[in-house]
Amino acid sequence: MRQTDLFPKKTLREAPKDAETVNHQLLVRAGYVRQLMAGVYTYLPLGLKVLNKISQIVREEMDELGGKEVLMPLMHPALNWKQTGGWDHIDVLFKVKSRTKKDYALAQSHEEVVTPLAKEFIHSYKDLPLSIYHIQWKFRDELRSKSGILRGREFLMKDLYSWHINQKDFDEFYGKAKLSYLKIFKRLGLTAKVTEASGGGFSEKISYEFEVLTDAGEANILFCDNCDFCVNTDDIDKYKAGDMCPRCKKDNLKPAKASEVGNVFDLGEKYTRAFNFIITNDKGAQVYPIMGCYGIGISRTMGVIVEKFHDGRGIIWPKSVAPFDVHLLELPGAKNAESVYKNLKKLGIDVLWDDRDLSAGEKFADSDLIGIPVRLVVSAKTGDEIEWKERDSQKSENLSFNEAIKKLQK
RNA sequence: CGGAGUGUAGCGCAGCUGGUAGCGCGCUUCGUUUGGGACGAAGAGGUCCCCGGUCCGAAUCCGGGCACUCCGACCA
Repeated sequence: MRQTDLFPKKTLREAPKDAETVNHQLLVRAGYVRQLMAGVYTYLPLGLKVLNKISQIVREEMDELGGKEVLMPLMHPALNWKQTGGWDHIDVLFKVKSRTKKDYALAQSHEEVVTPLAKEFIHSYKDLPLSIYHIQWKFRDELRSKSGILRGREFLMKDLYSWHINQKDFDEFYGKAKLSYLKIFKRLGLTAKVTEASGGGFSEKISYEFEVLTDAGEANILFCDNCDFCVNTDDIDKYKAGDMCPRCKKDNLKPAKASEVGNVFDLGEKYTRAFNFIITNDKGAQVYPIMGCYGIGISRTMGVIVEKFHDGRGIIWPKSVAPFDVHLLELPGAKNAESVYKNLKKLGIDVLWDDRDLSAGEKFADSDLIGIPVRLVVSAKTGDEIEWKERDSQKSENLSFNEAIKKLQK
């Protein structure tokens, strides 16, 4: 699209002083988000594009896993939350009262909605296994939200839920879900560590968190460089830094700060019991299905990516989640800007064309700030050629249009 | 919720021993520029977070709120 059609058209040279973390500063300056209040953000067109790109990658992998996509409500009747005890025990649950004095909860998670939903359709072991997911906002009444979009009171999350006839079938799916998660984070350009953690209020069993190393994160982990062992020390305190890795016994555990971008829980029969969700097994007996839940923080992941990939000039998006494939800068004297733009579009390349009447310096600065992976410059200097430069590289080269296309399609 | 800090133009800030507000960037107009956030000239833009008090007079002093940021607690 033309940058003169982008909202907003301009970036900020300085970040608002309340923005202290890198993701907050860069996302606001470059025009991806605006803060409405502590922990609550508006996603502007660029930010929404990134959110949608991340969502789409997650969606593809969830579909691959066999998940059925739905969209569940944000506002829930209090009854569902009273049925599981969450109404009284979950401190972060936002509660609202209608003018007729009825109680409602804002979606803090969706077990209370999805379990009765699944119960309506699953009556026999023949209906299992089943997994349902959606990508939807969550509300949590945190005492203190912080760190830009890393910890909001309102945030976008993918949550998948699965039901199984027995523990063996669950365990099999659980393993596949973990692999799917690793694939997702890899596609997003991140390295996530599968981390042992407590089940929280969900479960007595151990759960697994997917942690990305970053000082902006809140989790304290210990990990092994030799194998993939990793543990959340906020939850589990039987290890300490320097201990020999309990898995490979070849290296010492190292401490690090990390951000939890995903998690998977074995919920057992907790929710199926709470909703009296009983089915018939192959012996004709009445049993509770085994349930699991699997979350990925979409908006938090966007923040983590910015924390991991930036430099002094701005964001450096991985190709898979960048708001555009190419940033075409038109400098004074360029004759081929419009034809390059149109031809790129014709080939299905998503290009942001900086057609604004600004100095070269401002365009370069904005381009670095916004962080699109490939920058193409056309100017009086380049003539019929195009200057190619990648955001994460210092080098640039002049190419013909066809050479540039070839390079893009790689 | 405990501790610390900050609220003045769109953004960043100065003014705070009381006398009705200023700087940089941005914005508008004109001109000159044009490969790393250009230059000159002329302009526009303000409930000084809110409420109350003291005073002839409050951005400034006093009291009470609210909001945001950071540390902590919390984050089924």
